[in-house]
Amino acid sequence: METILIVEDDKTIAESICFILEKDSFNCKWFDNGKEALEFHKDNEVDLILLDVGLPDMSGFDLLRKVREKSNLPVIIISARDDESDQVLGLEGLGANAYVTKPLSPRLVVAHVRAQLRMVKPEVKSGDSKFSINHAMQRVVFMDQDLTLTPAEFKILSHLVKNPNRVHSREYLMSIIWDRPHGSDIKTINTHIKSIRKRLHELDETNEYIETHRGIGYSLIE
Amino acid sequence: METILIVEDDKTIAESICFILEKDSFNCKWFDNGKEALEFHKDNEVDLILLDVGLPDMSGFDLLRKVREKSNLPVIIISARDDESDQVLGLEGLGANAYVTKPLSPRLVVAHVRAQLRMVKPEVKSGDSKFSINHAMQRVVFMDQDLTLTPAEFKILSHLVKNPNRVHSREYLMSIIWDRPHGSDIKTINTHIKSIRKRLHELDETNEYIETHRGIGYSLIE
DNA sequence: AGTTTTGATGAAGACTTTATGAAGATTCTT
DNA sequence: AAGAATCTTCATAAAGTCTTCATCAAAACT
Repeated sequence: METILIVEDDKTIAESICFILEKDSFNCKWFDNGKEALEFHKDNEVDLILLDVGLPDMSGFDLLRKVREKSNLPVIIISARDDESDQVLGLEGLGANAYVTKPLSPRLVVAHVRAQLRMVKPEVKSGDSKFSINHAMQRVVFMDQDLTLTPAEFKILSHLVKNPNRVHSREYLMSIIWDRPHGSDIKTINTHIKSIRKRLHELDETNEYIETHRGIGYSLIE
Repeated sequence: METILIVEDDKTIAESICFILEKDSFNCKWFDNGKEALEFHKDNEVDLILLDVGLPDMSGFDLLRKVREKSNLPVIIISARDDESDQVLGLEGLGANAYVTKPLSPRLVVAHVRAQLRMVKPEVKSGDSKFSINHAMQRVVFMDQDLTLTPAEFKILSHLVKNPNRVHSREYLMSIIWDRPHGSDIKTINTHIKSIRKRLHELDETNEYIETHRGIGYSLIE
C-alpha cells in the first residue's frame, strides 16, 4: 500500500484529503509542520508528498529542497497563491512534480496523486491486476515478470489485459492481429490462445486466467 | 533530444510554446488537429504530448484515449475550462499526467514539461550501466573501453544507450542516421546492428546487449 | 447414452522476418 | 582522381512465427 505524506497546517483541509485518500486505500500520514515531516520521511518509506508551501515553521520550498537532496519521490505542491513565478520555482527550480492551487477539492487531489503514482509505479494501475503492459518493450508484464510473446500473442494478450472481464469474439481477436483483411481460419486464434496460456502457466501453474466462452470467444479474468 | 508533440488549434499559442521549448532545446512538433497528431505519434518517437482538449476534429479526450491504447508517455492537458470534473476525467479516467488551464504562460508550460520529463527520464545513471557516451569524442564507451564506431553506428548505438530498455523501430533508427528524408531500404538497419553487435562481441563475448524485437525493431538491454 | 458440436492439443509445413557475408555504390580524404 | 572507409543492397541461410490439420477431449443437445 502506498504511503502519502501530507504536510499541511490547516487541519480541516488535511483531514478531508486524508479521508478521501484512505478511502482510496492509500496509507496517509499527516504533519502540520515541516520538521516532523522531514523526520518521518528520513526514517520511513514514503511514496508521495503533498506539500503546502505556507507552513508555520519553514517554507514548503525549503522542505522540498531538503527532500530533493535525498530522493526523487513525487511531490505535489499545494498553494494558496496562484502566482506564476512560485509555480515555476516549485516545478522547475526545486523539482516538484505538480502544483495545485487552493481552493482544492479532495477529489482533484486524489486524481493528481494517482496521476503521479501511475508514472512511478506503473503496476499500481487500476485494481491490483496481475497484468500490466510494458509499452516501451512491447511486452506484457505478468506477476512482475516480462512475458516473451510473439507479435500475434502480444496483440491478443495486451488487448485482453486492457479489456479484462469481458468476452472477445474470435473474429474480433483475429482483426487485431491483421492489418488488412486476411482469409485465415478462425480457429487460428485457438492456437494463439493455447500458446499464451502455456506461457502464463510457466509462471503460474495454479490458475486459469483466460476463460473460454463456448461459441463466442475468450476473456481474461482478473 | 526530446520530442514534444503539441496539439493545439490556436496558432498563436502553439507558436509561442514552440518558441520557448525550442529555445530550451526541445524538439517541437506542432499539429492543429488530432488526426495528424495521431499519425505522427504512431510513426515517431515522441517523449511528451501537450494537448489542447478543444480541438476542431476530435475531442482531445478522444485523442488521449487513443494514445493511451498504445503508450504510456506523459501527456499534459491544456484546457480553457477550469472545470473540476474535466480535470478529474483527464487525470484519473484517461491517464493524463498534468492539467494546466488557459491563459497560460509559455514559461509555466515549459516548467510542467520539464517536471514530467524528469520523472520519465531520470539522468542516465552512471555506474550500473556498462555503457556511457563520450559526446565530445563521438565515442561510445563500453566497459571502460572506447568503441570504434562509424558515424551511423555511433548515432544508432548512442541513441540506444540514452534510451535503454525500450524498443526502437527500424524506421526511427533510420531517421536518426539521416538528416533529411532518404529513400533507403529499411533493412539497412539490420546491417548496422550486425556490425555494432560484432564490435560489442569483440569486447565481451558472453552477452547479447542488443535484443531483436521481431516485427518492430531493437532495444538495448542493461 | 449416443450423437453432434465446439474447443484443446501437438505437430508439420508454409510463410515471414532477421542474420549474415559479400559485392556494389557512395562519400570522404588525401 | 585514387584510395579508403562507409553505407546500402542483394542473395541466401537461419531463425522464428503463423496457420493448418488430424486427433482427442469436453460440453451441449436429442
